[in-house]
Amino acid sequence: MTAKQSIRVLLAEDQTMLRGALAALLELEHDIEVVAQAADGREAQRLEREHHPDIVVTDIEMPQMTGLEFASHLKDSGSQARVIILTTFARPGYLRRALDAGAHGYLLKDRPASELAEAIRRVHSGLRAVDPALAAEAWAADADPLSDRERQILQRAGDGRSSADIATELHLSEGTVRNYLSEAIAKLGAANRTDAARIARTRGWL
Amino acid sequence: MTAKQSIRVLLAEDQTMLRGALAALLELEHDIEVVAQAADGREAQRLEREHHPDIVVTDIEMPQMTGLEFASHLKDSGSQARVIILTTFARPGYLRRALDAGAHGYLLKDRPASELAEAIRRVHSGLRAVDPALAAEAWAADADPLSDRERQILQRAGDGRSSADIATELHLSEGTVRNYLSEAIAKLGAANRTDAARIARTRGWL
DNA sequence: GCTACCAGATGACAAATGTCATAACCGATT
DNA sequence: AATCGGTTATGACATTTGTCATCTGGTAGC
Repeated sequence: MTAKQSIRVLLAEDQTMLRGALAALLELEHDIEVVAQAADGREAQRLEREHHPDIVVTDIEMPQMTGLEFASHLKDSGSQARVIILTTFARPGYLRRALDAGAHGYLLKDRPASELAEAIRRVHSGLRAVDPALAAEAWAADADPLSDRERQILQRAGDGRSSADIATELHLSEGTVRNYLSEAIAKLGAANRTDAARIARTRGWL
Repeated sequence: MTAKQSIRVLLAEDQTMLRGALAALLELEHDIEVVAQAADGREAQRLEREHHPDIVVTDIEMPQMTGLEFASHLKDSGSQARVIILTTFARPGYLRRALDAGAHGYLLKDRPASELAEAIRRVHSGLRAVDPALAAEAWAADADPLSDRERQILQRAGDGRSSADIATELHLSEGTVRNYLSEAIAKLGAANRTDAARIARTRGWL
């Protein structure tokens, strides 16, 4: 029997009520301790450096920085923390990017709350915790054809920003922005930038 | 046994993890008892008739039947249950419709979990529980400025369809479609059609 | 009747968007 | 050394989008 050491968890989720409820629930587990809670990606990054948790549980769609970017930065920084992605979206593209970003778990918010504690224990013991149905679907799905730049620009275009506007923000020429959008439209078989953004979103590439 | 009678609650929310976590959290309150849980509107309706709860806590966007429709039917059926709407969306249009449907509470998922128990007690004691910031916004909020045609066309434009495409579908000339879009863009203070669609969506006008 | 106000259309124009060819630079792979 | 993919840039061009003034036919109100 090992000494009773709690698993130290950082919880990053922008919806306050869900975050609070999950934290309270995890605290009921005697072998799990929620050491910090973050409402956005940047705060999560700061708190990880401060608390050095064993496990990070993070949503994908958050303000400031997505959970996927956060996971990616964590990997690059050589952090010990293992990441579990917790999201609404059963999009194969998200799962693939999550695994590329070094995530050890991928759990859907559609699953029972009890599975979260279970996944935390699995990942802490060195195993993976990926939704089996989703893993199968991800195998059949085609890969994300977009480069980082294309994705970054398509995101902004999908929000209704003009080419000139995006160019200024990213310190690019307007022509370059148009080139990237033209490429993305062609790759996705879309009719225009708005259509391309819509397609990319439904596939989990944005 | 204490003299106090528990408040009997029905919880309707389609996201399993949030539903489970909230139920667990409410069970910790000694004066609240979750007597049933529903994953969609129709199930909620069935369980309400079966358990006769004091309070119904319901999401808006659910399969089968929305929380607003559910609340409306409850009112018509002469049920004793009082309704608290629990939703992600701070859309004035939703709040207004919720109050029209006879809801006694309107709470955002962005608020701390502790407020839910508090709201349940308030509503059970005959008071209302409406997010104050949202109530103010709803009062100040201007009405939907879009005509039916404008909304119809803006919907399609927001999905990435071209003016010519939309014109064909609606049996209009392309110029007319562009005129309507121009009007909508001006009314919403948007930069272009995509921006206009985004704005209209966030306001609940689309 | 007259009037006002729709929805829809037209034409003209400016601005934004999409396409394509071409070219330079860089780092990684072969 | 040669090649490839990703990034950035420019210029030219066609198409689409956004704006505005103006026109028509219908319908509802006085």
